[in-house]
Amino acid sequence: MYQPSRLQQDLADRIVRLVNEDGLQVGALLNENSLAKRLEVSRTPVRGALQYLEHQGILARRPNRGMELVALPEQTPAVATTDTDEKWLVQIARDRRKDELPQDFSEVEIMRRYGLNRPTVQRVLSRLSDLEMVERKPGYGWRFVTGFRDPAARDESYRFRLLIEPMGILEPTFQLDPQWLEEMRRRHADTLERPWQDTSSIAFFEMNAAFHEGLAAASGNRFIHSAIRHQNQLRRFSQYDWKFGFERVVVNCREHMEILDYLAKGERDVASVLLRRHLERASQVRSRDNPDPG
Amino acid sequence: MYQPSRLQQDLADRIVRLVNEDGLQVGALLNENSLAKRLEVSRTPVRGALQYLEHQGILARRPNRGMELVALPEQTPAVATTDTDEKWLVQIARDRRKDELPQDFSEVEIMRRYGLNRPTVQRVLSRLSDLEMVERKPGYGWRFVTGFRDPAARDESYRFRLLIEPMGILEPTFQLDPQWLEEMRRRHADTLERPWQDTSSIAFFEMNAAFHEGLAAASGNRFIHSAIRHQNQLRRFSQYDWKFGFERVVVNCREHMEILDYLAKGERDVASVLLRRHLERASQVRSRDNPDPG
DNA sequence: TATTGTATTTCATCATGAGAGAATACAATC
DNA sequence: GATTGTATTCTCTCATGATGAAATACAATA
Repeated sequence: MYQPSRLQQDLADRIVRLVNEDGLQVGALLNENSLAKRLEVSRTPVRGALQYLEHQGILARRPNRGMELVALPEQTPAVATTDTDEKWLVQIARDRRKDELPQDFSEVEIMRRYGLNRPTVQRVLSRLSDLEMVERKPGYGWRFVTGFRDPAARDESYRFRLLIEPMGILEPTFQLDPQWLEEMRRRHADTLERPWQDTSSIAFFEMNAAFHEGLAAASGNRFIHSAIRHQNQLRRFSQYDWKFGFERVVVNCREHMEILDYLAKGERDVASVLLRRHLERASQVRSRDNPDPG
Repeated sequence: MYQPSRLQQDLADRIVRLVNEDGLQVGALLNENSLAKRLEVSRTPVRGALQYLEHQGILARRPNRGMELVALPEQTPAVATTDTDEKWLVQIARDRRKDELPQDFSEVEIMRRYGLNRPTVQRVLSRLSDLEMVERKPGYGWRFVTGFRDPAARDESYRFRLLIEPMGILEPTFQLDPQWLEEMRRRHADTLERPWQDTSSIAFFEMNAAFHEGLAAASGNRFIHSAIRHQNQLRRFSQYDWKFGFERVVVNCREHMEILDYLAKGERDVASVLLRRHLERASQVRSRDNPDPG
């Protein structure tokens, strides 16, 4: 079967989004050149993406005239991370937590164990070492940083976020995108309404992460934003497996929504205080089943 | 001539340090096994390092008994960074600032321009992208992040540090190593006494960086420490070339030493306020010749 | 028995080349 | 003249093998 490259799939998704945003109707012709320019790539992968959409019956080729929109595509749901390495980061962190990986290890061990090629392993290890989860041994080999999974790290993480997140809201450059705010409210409301399943924990985590990262981004300070992204990435490793009780989910969403309400009213000082309280409270929840929401 | 590997050189340095710390005297025998264990490597590179020290006339081989210390080695001065990639990071950042590199570029361009092999370029670009200085374009190629060198980034950096550094001193886990404190005082005093040359700016920067990083490390919070290391690394790129007037150096050192004095007395609250003031003041110094001390 | 000496195995890096696919240039068509 | 169609060039990723060096095992020696 026909298989588009990763880039082409990404572009196809983005083209669908553009079609929706531009409000194009059936019968419209898509222009390769302008798409290529908007997407910041050359025409070649755009052609591939269009061909892919043609396979899906969304577009039809009009020889020498371009691609015609023959069906309105539905928005693909929140884009699953297109980053295949990410999966291995999570996997390796999990296996280490379960003590299935030794503290010291070599690249080839990882290659063999997970069936990866060397470049992939090197990329993954390099990212893990940026996160200070692993480090090179002086000679050959790598080792997991001692204490990357101890409880102290958790406390330090919360204390770090307590310094940054509430203050980020008070930055003079703070500016919140109203669209983002509405989207966030909707996602939180959805979470509260939908029947809760234990398997939702990844989605719940990602919503949480998006909430905190969005606020950090709105601060207008790239370093605040970057620090919170970093924290989210670390938390992602330890939390994907966790199960949250629904009660905790409810409390969490309510607190988030309250903060969003005050931000909508422009009362940033209140929002900042509530965010601080929210983090403090989350840092204290530690029962085995609800180890770390927030 | 005989050329030890990088690891062997490192180990030789560390062995010299151990000899000094242990207070070994001429005639002592060095044990390969225990050295290997202390240095966390196998015996092989330790042998290489010992051989290297033998070449320097510090050790002498006693067949089947080991290496005997025949001369007390002098401590090597503050170890120059053993990281060869680092040099290229700085170089590339500088060339971009001078507009000698285009915003968009490919790996091969870098390989050709600097005469590097591909793995090196990939490592360097990967590190630059962790620092959010460059990013991959969607198709082939890389580009410098717009605004990585604009003045806004500088302001954001100071505001970020203002959130973190003064609070770090107040963390309940804060604990300062008295040895570090003395060492810092000495370095600052030295800087004030020595005749000032424009070429000292790298040494001055590194002393500054060590000061701020040391305080962050003392906070006992790994994320605070890591964030400040990150900031130092970014600042390193833009500041290695800068010339500081001596007046600014004097003010800077005095402010640092005052902070150290209060920390020595255990008055962390005062130190924290002074540090905040110090950062605020530094963020306002912007004349062309003193663009960014602090 | 502990330590050094020696040999073997394993590891990671780099060089090289092939292949997939993106960028680019030019021809064809409306 | 603008846009699509087609061919060519360039870039990056991956697989493979060679090399240098670290890890490991075992022998020799005090």
